[in-house]
Amino acid sequence: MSSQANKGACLNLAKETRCMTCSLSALCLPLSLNLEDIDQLDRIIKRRQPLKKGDHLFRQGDHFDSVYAVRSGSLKNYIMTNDGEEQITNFHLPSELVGLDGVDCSSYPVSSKALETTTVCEIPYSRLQSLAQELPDLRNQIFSSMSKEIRDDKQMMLLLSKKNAEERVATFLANLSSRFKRRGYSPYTFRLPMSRNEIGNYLGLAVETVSRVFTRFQSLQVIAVNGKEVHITDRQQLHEIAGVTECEADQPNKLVAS
Amino acid sequence: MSSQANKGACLNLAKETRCMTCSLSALCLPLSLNLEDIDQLDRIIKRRQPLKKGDHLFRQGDHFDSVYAVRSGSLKNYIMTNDGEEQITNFHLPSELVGLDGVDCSSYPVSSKALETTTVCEIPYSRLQSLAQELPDLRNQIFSSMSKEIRDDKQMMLLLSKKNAEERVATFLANLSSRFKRRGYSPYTFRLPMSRNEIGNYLGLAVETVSRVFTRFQSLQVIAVNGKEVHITDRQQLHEIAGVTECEADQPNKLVAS
DNA sequence: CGTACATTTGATCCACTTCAAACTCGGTGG
DNA sequence: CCACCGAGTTTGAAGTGGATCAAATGTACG
Repeated sequence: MSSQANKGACLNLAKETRCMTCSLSALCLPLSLNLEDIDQLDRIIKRRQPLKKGDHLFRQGDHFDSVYAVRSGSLKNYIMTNDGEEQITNFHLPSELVGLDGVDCSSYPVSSKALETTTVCEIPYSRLQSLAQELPDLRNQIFSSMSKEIRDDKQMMLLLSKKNAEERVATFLANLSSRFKRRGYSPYTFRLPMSRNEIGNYLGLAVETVSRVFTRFQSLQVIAVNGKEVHITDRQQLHEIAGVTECEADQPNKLVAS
Repeated sequence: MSSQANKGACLNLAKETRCMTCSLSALCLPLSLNLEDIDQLDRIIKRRQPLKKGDHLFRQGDHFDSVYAVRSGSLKNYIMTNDGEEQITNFHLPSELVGLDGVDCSSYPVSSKALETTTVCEIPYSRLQSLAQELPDLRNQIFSSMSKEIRDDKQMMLLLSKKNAEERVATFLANLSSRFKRRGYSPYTFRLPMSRNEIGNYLGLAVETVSRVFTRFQSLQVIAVNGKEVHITDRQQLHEIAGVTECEADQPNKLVAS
């Protein structure tokens, strides 16, 4: 449960104190607020101590007061079924916003837990809200993130109700791949931050099924897996199995023009 | 395809020209904007000709320019799978907002089609956006609607990945029931605006399975069905099957305090 | 280095799908 | 007014993808 304390790299990131110079700003602030705006946003953001693996960022029912941007590491969001099982609703990688689904509640509707050592920026919502009034770009940015989440959720509903096991896993890997790519990492080789169990939970499949699909994909020469290390050998075919055309998969979140 | 033109009741509703006197305002504007604010919102809203059954309100890919509030009738939203099937992502009843998931796109990410003769209020987004800058309550109202949609989607993901056929159908009926109740109609007796096929599509089940569950529920004395007319005989048990406690089911969308 | 946990692999089972056919009902035209 | 039609719905029978159960192997960590 409780694991080793930290890593040098993460602590260094945590010391980063300005949005303007943050290497993730182009992702986390895609609307490119002007310098003055970024400066204002900067002042309301709190840096937090890194979370250790298994720590909660917040729990379902906690008082909602902040949204978060992941700086390093990764998180899983999940809700509880009435019989006590967890249902993972999302994984969050660096530069992604977490907690927006709490906005109209007094409490978070999901729990968020670190999959590994993780650092986040905390953005107190009350201050973000008043700032959003003054900065139209920032307001749109928030709308944008929320509506992207809604669109992603619809795709997830499609996956869960229409796709078979292979299509689900392929879609999952293709999606992770493009998220890594977007952050400037290789879309071909990456490390899964979550367990097979968590993948299965997220995709609505049993662990065994996930494992079997992984091995099937390996024998088809689509991927090569070694524990949590994944190498995508045949990206084209992966996308074909996922049932998505190449361009769709790599689309970053689009920005509103008007 | 093309069906009988209209009904008197719908046309009367369509003639309603003020948000302030609209019988749905308490639902569609739950934050109770003050009179002056409502007046401003009122000016930007366009009333539209009623949609006939099968008409599209908008299509996936259409240029995004407005969000809509349903006044009467009902809509289904759906996305297309890459092999041309439709996946229904939502049904919309009167007082509910439609189209918010398009906000950060230049085009709607889903299609929206009338299940019966339907009237809507059109709210041009560009004007809503500028109005939102002046009216914090309105802005929160929009955030609120979006984050409610996100939370509902998470619940749907849970349903699709963890619940069996009976739990899915029970959840669906209980949900419809509370939405009718919220609008002041009986939560016990109502008419399904969608076909069995559409229910199955939405719930990730085959038509035949939906039909079988309906008959099973009837023999259990939980519901009585006659075509599209549904009467809930044992609400308590329906909620038990759905795996939800009574209070959860009736919860209206919560409002942010801060 | 050993214990606990994660992953893989194999064998069996079952809830739901699929295929097939009967039935219902609203509409339509003779 | 009624026979007919077609879409929607129900019911039955058979098939299957993935779940579940069980056990072996691999791996991380104290």
